[in-house]
Amino acid sequence: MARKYSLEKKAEADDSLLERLNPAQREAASHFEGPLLILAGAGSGKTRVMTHRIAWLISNKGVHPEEILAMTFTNKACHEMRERVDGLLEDQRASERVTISTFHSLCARLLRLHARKINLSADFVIYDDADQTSLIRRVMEDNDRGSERSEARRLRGFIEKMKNDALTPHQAHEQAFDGATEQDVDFYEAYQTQLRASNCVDFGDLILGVLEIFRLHPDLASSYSRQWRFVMVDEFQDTNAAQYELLKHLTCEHTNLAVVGDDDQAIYRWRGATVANILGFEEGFPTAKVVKLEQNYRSSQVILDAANDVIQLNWRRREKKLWTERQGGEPITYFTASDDREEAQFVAQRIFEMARDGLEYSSFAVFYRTNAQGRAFEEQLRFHGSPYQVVGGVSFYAREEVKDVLAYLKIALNPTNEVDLLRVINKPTRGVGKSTIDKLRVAGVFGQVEGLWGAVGYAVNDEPNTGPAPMQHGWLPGMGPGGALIDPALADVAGLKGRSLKGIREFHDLVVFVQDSLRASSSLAQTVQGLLERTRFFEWLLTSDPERAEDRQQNVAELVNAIAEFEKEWFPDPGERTKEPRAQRILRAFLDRSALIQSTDNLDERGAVTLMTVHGSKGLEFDTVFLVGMEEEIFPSIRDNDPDELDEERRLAYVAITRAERKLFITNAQRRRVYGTIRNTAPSRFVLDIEPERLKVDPRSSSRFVDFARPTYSNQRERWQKDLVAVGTKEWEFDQSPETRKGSIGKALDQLRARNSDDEFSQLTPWEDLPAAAAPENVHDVSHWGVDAGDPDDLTGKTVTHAKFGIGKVKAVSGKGDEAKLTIRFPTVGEKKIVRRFVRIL
DNA sequence: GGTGTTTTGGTTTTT
DNA sequence: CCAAAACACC
Repeated sequence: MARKYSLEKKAEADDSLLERLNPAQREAASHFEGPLLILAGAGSGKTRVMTHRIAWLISNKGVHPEEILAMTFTNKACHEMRERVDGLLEDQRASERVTISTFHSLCARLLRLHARKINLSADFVIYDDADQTSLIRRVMEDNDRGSERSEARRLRGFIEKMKNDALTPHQAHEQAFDGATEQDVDFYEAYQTQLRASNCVDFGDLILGVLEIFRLHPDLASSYSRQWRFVMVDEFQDTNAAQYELLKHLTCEHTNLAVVGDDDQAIYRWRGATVANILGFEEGFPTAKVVKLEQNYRSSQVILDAANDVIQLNWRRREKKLWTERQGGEPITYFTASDDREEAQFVAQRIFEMARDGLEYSSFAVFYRTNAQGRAFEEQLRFHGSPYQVVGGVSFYAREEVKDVLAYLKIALNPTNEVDLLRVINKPTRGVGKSTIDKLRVAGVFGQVEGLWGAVGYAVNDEPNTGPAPMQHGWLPGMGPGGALIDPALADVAGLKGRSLKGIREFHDLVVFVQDSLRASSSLAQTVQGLLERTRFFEWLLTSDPERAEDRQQNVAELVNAIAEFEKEWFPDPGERTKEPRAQRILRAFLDRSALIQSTDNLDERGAVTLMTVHGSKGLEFDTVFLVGMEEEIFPSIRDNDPDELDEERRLAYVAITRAERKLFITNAQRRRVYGTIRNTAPSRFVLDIEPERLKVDPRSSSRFVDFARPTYSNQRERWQKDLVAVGTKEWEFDQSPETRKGSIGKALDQLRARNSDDEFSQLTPWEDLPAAAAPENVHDVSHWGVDAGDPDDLTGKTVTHAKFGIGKVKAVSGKGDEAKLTIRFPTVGEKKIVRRFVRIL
C-alpha cells in the first residue's frame, strides 16, 4: 500500500519535527513498533511527546492517520491533543483522520454501532450518576431492599466497582468478594436487567458493554485492532481494569501500545483506577520499552524539591527524580491562620496585593481538598473585588431544570427510559401524584402492557376523543378500545379518572407532540422551543420557586442556545436529505455529547482567579498556587482508613504542589468549622514532610500551631508503619513541646522573629500591625490589617468596607478610637451603626 | 395530590 | 452549617 505521507515530507522533516525535544522525549516520540511505557513526571512534556509521536509516525513512518488511535480521559485533553497534532502536521486533513477520543466517547460510539449484539437497541440513552441512583432506588423498592440512602449509595458503589473491574453479573456470581454478599450480586443483576429493559446504559456500561461485545465476538476486536495499528493512551495511571481489558482487545493483533503516565499522579483509585496497570506494565506487555521523562519545564527547583519531599515517602512507586534548569526560586510561604475564615482572608489579601503589583488574576489558583472549603475563599475574593471562577461543582447538564427538559427529549426518543419518564411525568405539576404513579408502575410490571409507557398509553387509550395512541411500545392486540379489560393488573389504571387521568393524558400528548415535532421539524431548537411553550415551562419555574426562577430560566435559555449552536456547527445544512428525520438525528448526537461532556471543559475564563479541588487541578499549571486547608483529617482526608488510601492522598498533595510554576503558598487554620461545630486542627503531615528550609513561615501566622515538631522517619517503611499506626488509632499527634522541636518549623519561626526587621514580610505589613494574639472574639474582625492615616477620628465621608455588608460610606461618627460608633450607609442594606473596629477604612 | 416542616447525614468525581 | 429527603399536614 502506498504510503503517501512520507513522500510529501523530506528527510529534513525528521529533524525539524523532533529537534526541539530533549533526548528522552525524542527517544519516546520516535519509538516505532512494540509496547512503550513513558513514565512522565509532572510538567515533563508528556502531551508534547505524544503529539510529536503521532506526527512522526505519519510523516516519517508513512503510517496512515486512520491507523492511529489516541485515548484520553477528558474532553479537554482530547481537544488539546488534536489541536497540537494539527499544529504539527502540514496536512490538515491528515490530522482530522487520526482518532483522538476519550475512553467513554469512543466506547459510546462502538456501543451504538454494535448495540444489538448485546440486546440493546441503537437508540439507548446514557444515564448519568443521578439517573443511575434513581434507578437503583427503584430497583431497591421493587426488590424489598429498603430504601435507605446509605444503602443505595453502597449498592451504587458496588455496582460501579463491578463494572470498573470488568465483571458482568454472571462473572460476579462466580467470584467471592470481601464485604459483598450474594445478595449484592443479585442486586447488581436485577439492576442490570432493569437497565437493559429500559434500553439504557450507565457510564460503567459504556466500557463494559464494549467488552462484552468483544468477548462474544473476538473477530470484531481483531478487526478494530487491525484498523488501529497504533494505540496511545494518556494518563495511563488512571486506567481501571475494564479500560485495561479494552486496550488488550484493541491490541490483540499487534503490540503497538504506547502509554504515558505517572504513577505519582494516580489519584483516582477510589474510582476504580489501579496503579498496578502502570506499575506492572511490563508484565502485560513483556517486551515493553521504558522511557523516563524527568526534566521538568514547569516549576522552580524549590517547588520540585518540596514535591519530592512529600512523594518520596510513598511506599510503592517507580523511583524518579524530577529536575529543572530553573535553579532556586522563591521559597514556599507557609501560613497558619487562627480559623478558616482568616485563612481565606489571608489568601484573598495576598492575591489582591499581587494583582495590584501587576500579576494577572488568571495566574492565581486556590486548591482545596473538598468543594465545601471553596465558599470561604469565594466570599473573601468577592469582598476584595477580585474576579474568580469556581471550577467543578454541579455540571450544567446536571442542573435540575436542564435535566427536566432533556428528559422529555430522551423520552420522545426512547419511551422505555423509565427514569426520565418518572422524572417528568408530573413536571410541571399536572395532578399525577404518587398513588397514580404506583398504579401505572404496577400495571407496567404485571400487566399486559410494556412498561410504564405502555401503561400510560393504556390509561389514555379508552377515551374516544384522543383517538388511537401511538403504540410503538407495548400495545397488545385484544386489549380493546373503550377499556375492555382482559387483565386484572390493569384494572387500577383503567379506573383512573378526573384530575389524574387528565394529567396523564396531558403528559402523553406532550410526549407525542415532541415525537411528532422531531419528525416534522428540521430544527431541534425549534422543537425544544415548542416544548417549552406548550408546558409553559418558564412560568412554572417562576411559580414553583420564585427565588431561583431567574437563574433557572437562564439555564434553560442557555440550553436552547447550546442546542441551536450545536445544530449550526454540526448540521449546517437544513435541507439535507437523510433517512432519519433531521431533528431526531441532531437530538441523538446532542444527547450523547451532553452526557459525555463536563461543564469544566469549556470554562476557561480569562482574567479570573481559579478555585478548584485538588483533583480538578491535575494537568493544569499556574504561576502562583495557594494550597489551602492543609490539616490532618482534611488533607489527608479523615476517611482514609488504609495505607493505600494514604498513599493516594500523598500523591494528591504531590499533584497540587507540582501545579505551581513560580510561587507556592501553603496555608491552614488552627480552628475550623466542620459541619457547624468548631474543631481544633493539627497541621497536615504533608506539610511536615517538607524540609523546613524550603518553607518560609509568614509571620502573621497564628503562632500556637506553627510550633510543632517535624516527625522524622529513618526510611519509607517506617513512614508507612507510622501511617498505619496513626490510621489505626486515629491518634496522630505532633509533639508541640519546645524541647522536642528539632528541625521544626517552629524553629524557623523563632529565627524569623529574631531577624525581624529586614525580613521581606515586614515590608508587606509593618510588624506592629500584625495581629497580636487575637482574642477569639476578634477572629472575624478584618480591622487588624487596616492601617490608620491622617486624623484618626474624623471619618465622616470616608469609604469603608465591612466583611458582611461590603462597601459603604461613613455618615456620622460618635466616640473615639477603635470603639467609636460609625453610622454607615451601605448600598445593599441601607444605614447601619457599626463599631469602628469591625470596618476597614479604604 | 400538593405543600410546608422536620430529620438526616455529609470526600474527592476525568466520563 | 446547609441541602436533600422523609414526613406530616392541608
